[in-house]
Amino acid sequence: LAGPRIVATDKEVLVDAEKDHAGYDPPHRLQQLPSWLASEVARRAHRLVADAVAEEGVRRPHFTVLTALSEGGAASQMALGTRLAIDRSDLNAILNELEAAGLVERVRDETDRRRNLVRLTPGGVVALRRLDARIDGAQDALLTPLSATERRELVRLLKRVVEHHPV
Amino acid sequence: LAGPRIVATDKEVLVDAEKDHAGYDPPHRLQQLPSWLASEVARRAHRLVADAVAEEGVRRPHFTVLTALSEGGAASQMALGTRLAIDRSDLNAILNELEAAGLVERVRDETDRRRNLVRLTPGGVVALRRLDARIDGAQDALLTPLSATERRELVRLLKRVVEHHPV
DNA sequence: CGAATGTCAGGTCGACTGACATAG
DNA sequence: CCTATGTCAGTCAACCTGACATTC
Repeated sequence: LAGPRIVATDKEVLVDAEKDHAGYDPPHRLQQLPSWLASEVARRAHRLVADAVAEEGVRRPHFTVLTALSEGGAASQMALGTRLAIDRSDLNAILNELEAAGLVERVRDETDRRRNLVRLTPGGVVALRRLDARIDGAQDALLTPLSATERRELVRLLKRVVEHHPV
Repeated sequence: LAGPRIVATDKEVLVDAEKDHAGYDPPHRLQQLPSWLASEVARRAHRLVADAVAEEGVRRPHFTVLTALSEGGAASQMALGTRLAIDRSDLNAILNELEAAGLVERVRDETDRRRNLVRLTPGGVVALRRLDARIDGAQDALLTPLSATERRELVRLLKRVVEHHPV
């Protein structure tokens, strides 16, 4: 009997005896679909980012909210939600957790007593600084295969797509 | 009293009386984060694609599986799962639905009776053709703001990132 | 009064984990 | 005996819907 035949592919050398469990190898059709590629990249990005922020005890949307507060200052929950396209309901849960962790505080807006003004605490500022470092590390890990120019180009193109689709 | 002051921004003209509910306006920090941009694009893509395939009565992963079967021929569930990086458990549920809809069929692999060989039915082939058209429409909607060259470049960059991160 | 805000309950979808029976 | 495969139950995060009390 002839031994298992070795066949060369573009990515690796594999055994062809039974072409089973050949590993991750998505259909070419999908590999050319922007929507599929975006989802796959987002999947990788999510894993990296989630792991990164988990080391500070929060999840991804918490980082998003902290960043918005840091950049835009105190805001009502409604304003925060529309700025970030996060649902009122989810945002409320996120703020509960951030408040319990002492990273933000809610104070009643006396000019409109329906509203809570949400703002960073000093602890929140410190936590965000640590988060920022970890987030930057995750970006690097995600974009390893791209040159600096390619990274800028990717960001430019993605930003255009995001800006074109309101909410 | 002076009337509400009009102030010009880079995207629109808005009233500054109360700078509340100014609409979707994510922090600049996030707008430069590749991971955040990828997630936002994936969010848009998911909405468009989910709506598109829903008109044929399926969800996104169903399309993925049908495509893999069409391109790679019949395969065991395990092989399908690893090729697409879909969990065995989830894939099983997807196949149950596809089989109930008559788009795929499972036959016992007699050379290894632990395995099911999954293959497209004629109905599945037809359904996939209709899905393909809708999917292409969704890509167009997603990439409206980009030129043909930019679309190719975006696909190239995303593909590189995906290929670099195994599973 | 109607509209906006925050809050709560619940529901779906996708990603993932662990257990288990059957077959290799 | 140990592993691989398919199946089932259940968790979790993100996203979304609807209802409700308070305040404007």
